[in-house]
Amino acid sequence: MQALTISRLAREAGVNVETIRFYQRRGLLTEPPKPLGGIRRYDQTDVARVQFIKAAQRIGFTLDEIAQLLELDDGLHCSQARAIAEHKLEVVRERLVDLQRIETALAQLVGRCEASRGKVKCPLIDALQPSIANSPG
Amino acid sequence: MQALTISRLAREAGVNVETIRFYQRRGLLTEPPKPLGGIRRYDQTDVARVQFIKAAQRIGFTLDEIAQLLELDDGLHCSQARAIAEHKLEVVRERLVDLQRIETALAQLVGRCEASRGKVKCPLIDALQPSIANSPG
DNA sequence: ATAAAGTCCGTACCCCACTACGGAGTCAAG
DNA sequence: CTTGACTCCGTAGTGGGGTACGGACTTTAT
Repeated sequence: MQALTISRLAREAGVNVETIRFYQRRGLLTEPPKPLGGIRRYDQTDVARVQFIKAAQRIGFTLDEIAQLLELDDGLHCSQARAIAEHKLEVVRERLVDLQRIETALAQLVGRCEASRGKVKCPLIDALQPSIANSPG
Repeated sequence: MQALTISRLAREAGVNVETIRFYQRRGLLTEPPKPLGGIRRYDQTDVARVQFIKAAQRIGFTLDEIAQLLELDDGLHCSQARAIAEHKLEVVRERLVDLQRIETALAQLVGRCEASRGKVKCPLIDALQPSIANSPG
């Protein structure tokens, strides 16, 4: 348990101090107890937690959703946790599908771009259509 | 080319009218020419475009990024398009990895939760750590 | 001809996730 | 025991992505 100041915590997690404090207000991070007129100290688990928050955000979770995920991690009542987790899992899998479609479309675009210079009508927009039966134009 | 009003366009794309107008202001949609004191008309390609925007947003692209993607689709200079596409592809693949890690972690959590009721210290946070060599605690 | 519904366009407002600021307190070095 | 960097805490401001509103105009139905 190394003791980090808030600014070191922030630096190690790649955010700024204000963001740490903001997360504390939001309940995403608990403030460690303050030694009577002293300075709060943090450790590596806090760094991990902040990095988790940022990673979860990058893939599209809101702070409220992340709060839920973190509660799971904190070991809630198991049945509740499971229900939340299953719901998230569905959402995650849907996103995964979208993302894979985009990946395919982008990879194809790059490929075609290589093959045929000039006007490329790319498959990007098609890739994200919600399964409309597409008849050949 | 069916002729849709703005409100039908909005309904078919699953957004509201104000959002369409907002996208026009942002340059994500072009306003069709207005027949001299008349009403603008839209078609299915506009519906597709709006649906694309929403799908891309769900997986974490900003409107600015989406504007770039749409320019690709509109058939820009091929070399530029390719560069942008390749960059996006990298970003998408990183997100995909994060998302897959979360998926695994959530699935494991659900599984364990079934197996052992009680305090579950779940692998969620670990799943999103940026590859720190984790020694067994 | 007129009422109801819809369009057009500008401006104002809202929520989320920060980010900045400012004054008082704390700590570490000289 | 002062100086300078940092912490603490409250409150205010910012940028992204919309949403709401309101007055003038157009279209559709009767």
